[in-house]
Amino acid sequence: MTSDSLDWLYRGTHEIFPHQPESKAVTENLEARLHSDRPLRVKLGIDPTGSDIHLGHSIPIRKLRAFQDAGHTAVLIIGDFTAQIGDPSGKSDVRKQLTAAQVKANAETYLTQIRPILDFDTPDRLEIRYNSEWLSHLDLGKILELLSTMTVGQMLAKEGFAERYGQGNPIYLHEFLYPLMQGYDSVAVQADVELGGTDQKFNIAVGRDLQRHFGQTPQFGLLLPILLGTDGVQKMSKSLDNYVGLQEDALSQYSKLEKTPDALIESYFELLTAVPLDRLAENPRDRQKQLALEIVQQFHGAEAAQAAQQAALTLVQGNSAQAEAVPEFSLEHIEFPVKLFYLVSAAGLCKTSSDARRQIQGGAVRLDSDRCEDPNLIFESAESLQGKVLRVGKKKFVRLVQQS
RNA sequence: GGGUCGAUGCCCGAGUGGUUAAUGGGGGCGGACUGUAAAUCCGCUGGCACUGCCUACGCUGGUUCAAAUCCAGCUCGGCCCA
Repeated sequence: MTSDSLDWLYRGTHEIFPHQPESKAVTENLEARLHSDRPLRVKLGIDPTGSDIHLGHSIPIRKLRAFQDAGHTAVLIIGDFTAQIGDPSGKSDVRKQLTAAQVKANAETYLTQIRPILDFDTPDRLEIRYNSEWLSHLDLGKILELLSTMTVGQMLAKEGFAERYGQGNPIYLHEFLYPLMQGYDSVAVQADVELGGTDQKFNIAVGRDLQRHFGQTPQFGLLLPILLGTDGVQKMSKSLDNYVGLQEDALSQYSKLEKTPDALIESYFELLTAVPLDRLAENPRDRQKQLALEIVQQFHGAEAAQAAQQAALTLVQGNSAQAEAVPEFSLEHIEFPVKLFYLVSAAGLCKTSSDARRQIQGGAVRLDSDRCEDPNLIFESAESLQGKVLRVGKKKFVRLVQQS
């Protein structure tokens, strides 16, 4: 076993614990455990708290896939039960609780979004479990047993809690239960390894304690970095709108990724692709394109990725009329004659008609390649607009058609 | 439960009776420049099918020709006391 053959394990990995490279013991050296006689059970838990997942979430999923490809079993835990409590990790507030129905709907969309990343087909490589399966049946006795394994001091040592407590913000008791429940998941599925972001260290460690408590061999923790968003400053998240969603269309993914800040490019390659890092394009601009192409490919296939690249190129050059991937907007519900500002807002290019007026006056709006600066410009008929591309700024555009 | 301070536009934060969606910063959007980026400079940043009309300064009511600004009650939050 050479370390070269384990590139897939270490690529992008922030930390593995426990980490005793000298030890031959399967409890302390993950490499040793990897080469034991049975496939390992590798756990990744995701809480279906929203409807979209983005590239940041894909990192541990990709690592899970790497384990699958190395012959191990991916145990994907859908936290349908824990999602209703909310993980306090990295949060400065209580997370709002979701209803069972919301959670169920979210879980379904998650699975379809994850499908391109994981190996769903090879037998025995994927196990999907819902943690309500065991968590919803815990009785009070069992819960007390879990609670008795940890002290308030240990809980308060967790960064989010310490901060909130220090600032006099409330911490509800049920939040203390979250790490214990996530940890109990590891017991329930008998995990050998648990994957997670660096903010998961505490919870994964609790899993180890609980496994030990219940007589199992404790799992390893494999921590992955938290991906920075396309703004290059804060972590990728939907609420900051600096994310690239897995189910976005190819063009939209491509156009976001091709302007990834230079400082982030290498880490994006490392965490989100399998491209060898010594094979990156020289020119920074080419790198951005290479990155965008690589990633879009994973979700939409090579052909669609190429098409997106072409479309992005033509759009930028202003030849929007020639671009293929421009969404269409039907004029059938528009009453003619129509003023430009209304058309822009009706087509969804601006949120409000007032905003549309401002954008037009600011020189952001083009019809094909002509800039239009009069919001009250009147169009008499749908025929006169047929096939033209209406555009606001560089990113938003539609092709006008008479009927859909 | 008592005292006290506070609640302003996406966020922070000025304003403390009188033209005007309300200073400033951040963020966002747009324009120029560029590598489609960053940095920089400039513009915009309540709503409406808009030469005008409507809604806005926690909520409700009041005083006034006139209120984000004064008064009363309420709701929520911080701090202090119990």
